[in-house]
Amino acid sequence: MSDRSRTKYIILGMLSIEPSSAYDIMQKIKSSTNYFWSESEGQIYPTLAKCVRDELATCVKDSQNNGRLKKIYTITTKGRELLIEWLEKSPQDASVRNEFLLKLFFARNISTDTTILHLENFINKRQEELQSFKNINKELLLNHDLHKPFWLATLKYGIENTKSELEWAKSTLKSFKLLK
Amino acid sequence: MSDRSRTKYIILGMLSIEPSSAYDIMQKIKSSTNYFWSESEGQIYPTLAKCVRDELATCVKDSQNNGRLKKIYTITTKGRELLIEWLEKSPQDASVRNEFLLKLFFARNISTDTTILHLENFINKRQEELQSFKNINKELLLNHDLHKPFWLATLKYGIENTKSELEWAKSTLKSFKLLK
DNA sequence: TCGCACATGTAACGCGTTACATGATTAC
DNA sequence: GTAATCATGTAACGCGTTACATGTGCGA
Repeated sequence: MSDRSRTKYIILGMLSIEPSSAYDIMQKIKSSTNYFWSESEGQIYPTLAKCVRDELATCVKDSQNNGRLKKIYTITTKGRELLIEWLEKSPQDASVRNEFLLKLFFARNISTDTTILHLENFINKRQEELQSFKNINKELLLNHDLHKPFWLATLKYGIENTKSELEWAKSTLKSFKLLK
Repeated sequence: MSDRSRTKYIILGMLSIEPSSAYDIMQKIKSSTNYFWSESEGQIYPTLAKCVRDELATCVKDSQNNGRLKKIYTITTKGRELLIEWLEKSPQDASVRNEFLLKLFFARNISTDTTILHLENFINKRQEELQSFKNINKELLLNHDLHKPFWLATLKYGIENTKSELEWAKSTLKSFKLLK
């Protein structure tokens, strides 16, 4: 596996918490890291298979799952070592592709009304997002394992960031309405 | 060209401001949109060539550039129409890959000292970034063309976001130092 | 004369998304 | 019955990065 693939690290990270299936990992990503790191199905399944080939994880078939096939993956010592090595390295800069801001940057080419509409949609989405963060926060506060301070910290990042986006969007919306 | 390629839209957007060379476009991206949309050389040159083939832009060779070869690209009516059509469509959600947050999420696996180091580096980077935003802001305030309100708005987004990241990081750093 | 900024590109590689394909169980 | 969720995967496609290759002009 190429060293560039960061998909394997989120997989190893999730497996370092507890043994899981590919489906479990996808669910966990969607419910916990999605706002700063997402993955697609078509990436998780082949990368998990590769982790097994590279002896970073092992796989057992679980048949006690109501007859449903479920493959449970467990991290190996080698996998844990590789994960730790990566975690300790200085993180790369975040890569962002924010289509909303790009469209705003070139918005001189379209009507102010359309831009206002996009801003209003943005505000609505951020408000929904903030609500879902608050729900996750409630659940997380009940959790008491050793991951808690780290999960709270990343979640707080999401909350603060979304709040800041909301304030910016509201003030920007106001200024564009005056522009008309 | 596939409709999925968003590289062509940032190119058309930059050309909608003024005719430019590939090199110019790269410089503009680096100095103005890089914090929410970046592109690499290996993407700009072939996509520009494709824009010419698809009649979204035209190209003339500039020989008045001290003997240096420089190809100046100009957006066509078709290109401008395609750009506007895209700008008006509701923007897709931003995709983010924040390695720093991902490492923090799994930081239970490493020492608190290493995490503290990563946080301190993060704070330093954000402080530098904030300073460079402020310099761009100064320049932008002197500018008086029709793009100004949009460029100020995206820049303000960057500034507010970075400020929020800084506050979060400082408070998180404090809490991890207490944890030790 | 040495290095940096200007200026153009190509090649290799594989990452990552999207769409497709399949099928069981559960809740309404 | 039927839709949603659970659960597994593959195939196609091309996007996007990284590294390479080449050369000029300018300032220290």
